[in-house]
Amino acid sequence: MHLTPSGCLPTKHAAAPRTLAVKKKTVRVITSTAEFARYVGLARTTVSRVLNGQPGLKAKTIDRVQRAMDETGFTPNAYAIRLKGKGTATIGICMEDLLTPTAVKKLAALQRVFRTAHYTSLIEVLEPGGSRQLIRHFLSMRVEAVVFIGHFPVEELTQRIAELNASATPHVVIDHVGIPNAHSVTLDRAHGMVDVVDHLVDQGHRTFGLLGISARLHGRLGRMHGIMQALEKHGLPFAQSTRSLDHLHVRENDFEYGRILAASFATLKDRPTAFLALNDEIAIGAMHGLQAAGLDIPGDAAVVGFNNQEICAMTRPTLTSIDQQIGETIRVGAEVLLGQIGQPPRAKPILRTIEPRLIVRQSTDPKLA
Amino acid sequence: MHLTPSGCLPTKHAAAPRTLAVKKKTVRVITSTAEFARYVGLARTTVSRVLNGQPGLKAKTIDRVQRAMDETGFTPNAYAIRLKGKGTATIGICMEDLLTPTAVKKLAALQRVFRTAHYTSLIEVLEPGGSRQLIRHFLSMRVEAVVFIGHFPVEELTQRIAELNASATPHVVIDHVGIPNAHSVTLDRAHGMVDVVDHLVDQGHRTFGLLGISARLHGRLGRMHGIMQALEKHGLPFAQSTRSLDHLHVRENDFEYGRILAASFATLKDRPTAFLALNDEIAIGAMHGLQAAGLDIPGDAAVVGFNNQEICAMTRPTLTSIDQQIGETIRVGAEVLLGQIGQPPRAKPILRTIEPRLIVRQSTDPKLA
DNA sequence: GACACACGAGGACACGTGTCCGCGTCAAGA
DNA sequence: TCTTGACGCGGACACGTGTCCTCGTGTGTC
Repeated sequence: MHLTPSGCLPTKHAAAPRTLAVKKKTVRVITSTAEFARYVGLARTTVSRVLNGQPGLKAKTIDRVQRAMDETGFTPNAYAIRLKGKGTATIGICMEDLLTPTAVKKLAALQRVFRTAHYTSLIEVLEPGGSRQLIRHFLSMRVEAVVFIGHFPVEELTQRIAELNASATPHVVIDHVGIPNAHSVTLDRAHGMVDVVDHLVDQGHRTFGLLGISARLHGRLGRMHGIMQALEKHGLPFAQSTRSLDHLHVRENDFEYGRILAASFATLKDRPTAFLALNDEIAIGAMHGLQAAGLDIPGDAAVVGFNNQEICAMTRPTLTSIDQQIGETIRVGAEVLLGQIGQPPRAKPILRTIEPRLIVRQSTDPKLA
Repeated sequence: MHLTPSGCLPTKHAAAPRTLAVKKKTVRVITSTAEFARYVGLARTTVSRVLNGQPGLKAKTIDRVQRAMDETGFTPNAYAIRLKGKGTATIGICMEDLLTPTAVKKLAALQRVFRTAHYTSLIEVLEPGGSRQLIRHFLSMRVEAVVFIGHFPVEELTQRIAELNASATPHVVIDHVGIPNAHSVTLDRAHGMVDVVDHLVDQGHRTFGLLGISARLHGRLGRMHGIMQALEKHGLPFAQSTRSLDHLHVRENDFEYGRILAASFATLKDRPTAFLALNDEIAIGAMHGLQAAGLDIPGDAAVVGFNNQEICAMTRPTLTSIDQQIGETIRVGAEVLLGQIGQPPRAKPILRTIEPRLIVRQSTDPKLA
């Protein structure tokens, strides 16, 4: 073989080589080890052994290959490698969307964990109704496990989990309610609400406005369960102590929803003195609504958010909120997931719960103002 | 071939089939078209033709395959398909991180565009110093193009762009400064600052505090250039009209940085009446700092942020800010990128600029309060 | 009953890789 | 000069797929 290192290499089929002209110079893009080996002047098998770090090779040979790789920018075809090899070292991450800050935070943390465990993350966003196709895509890419982050239609997700189980692909569902047969890590929202109510009762509050907290039963770990449990503990009857005006308005933009709900509450004679919001955005909107009605926070009304996002420290007054403990959630989630890989499938679903943490700020505590 | 549809299919090598026990029942995971074809009772080639929608097949046959796919959950191996086929229909997206909200917004928008164009996004986060390895990974996965979102070391990125060009892989760099030879879409920050200064001068302001806006020269599109240009237009000498205290504090948490910078400014006798912040977080911190010093916003001091994030509407007062026009940025970016695919490489880099938009709110306009 | 035709079977090759194995070559040491 | 390693060569097979081709078989029609 006589090769000119300056390019213009012969190919098996002389016709139609993949070339491209850059300023009169013809640059070949090497696409296979065979072609590359010809460039280096070694046998394909020898090059392959260098690339895979096999023993019994002279340092000079290894160096020669290394140098040629830098020169040509040759990269072995991952698809061929994965086709031949056993595992793909890939984990599929199915996201509801990339716009929910807390979900993206989980994604970021998870991606970091997988990376340090030498797994590649295959991140996909689920289009409505496309879950079946998405999971098929994951399986087609032979992912070694799948993570679900966000909220999905229960029935659809249940079906997907079944399919994953059928193909012996491990999975974990992060913080989703109502998927009984799935391995999952769930935030104990009930516990969080107990902490909130305890704190507010301690501050002298006896009546509570609920902002966007739906009465839908989310089971033992749901918010409602926690609120009821805590009120009962303090001897406060639920029906008399709580009030919701959710039915009066439509939830589109959370901030605006919170503002207008608060405005409605402000007109009530027997207005609650404390407000529990579904999330931080609604809570902040509510603060604006209450303040616009001339009420002082926390003097006239206390407000509590949920998620403890960065914004909570940026409002006036700063917002008491509940921290999801995302770091811990992801740590446990990864543990559950990686623990399944290479193991026989479990008959019973793994269920782990995470305890949230109440972060008290000015919106509920006058002493902090 | 005599097959029992209930499972337990024969394999080429009878030894060590990949099985898993689920409640006494043995479930086989079908991993190849050949195996699947045997299950269906058709030839492998026939199944392949069904899967690829080739003509000349009886409806009954197609249905038989479809049914069997639902039963077994069989998915063809994407790696084998990609190995054989021409293109991978994959685009690599290189992110600085997944924690910067504006960057993630761009990612989300880009992913949507690619999806509708039938491209799969391969999202990866760049670890410091790992850019070389990351691009090799992309090339190994035979991506058809690469997008960079975020801020990267200039020299490193320049090198990567060169490598991509060498392998004839299209690219686009979203909103990055100082990469002269890269195809890029850049926000015209200068233009944005001109709008801001015009607006503030219009409101009667003549002195400006700069919060975190570095004097590093970012060229014609940089913030500083715009500020100087606008001041000159209004006959205001830059040195006398602007003031920066960035050197007094260390920037760690943006909110806190803004707060403490504002606190320092508040002690000055000849305090500026308007403040321009590097981003919304710093601006909000500054508002807190100024308010804590007893100053009224916008009465005693005006504050302007950058990015126009959702938070801007949630502060008191609401924050005037500059919108990056992310939708437009991504639209143009995708256009630049997809336009390169399948075309011969360009000699000259494509440079597109995006005009930001000033969003005026209460923090600079007393009439809106 | 003979013929045409539609459809599926199955062999073959290619894609780019990892890996095994027998063989040739070259240099060092006896 | 002969022996002995060390090391690289190159053929072979496998991975799972798409696609082309030839051949057989079944079905329907006259």
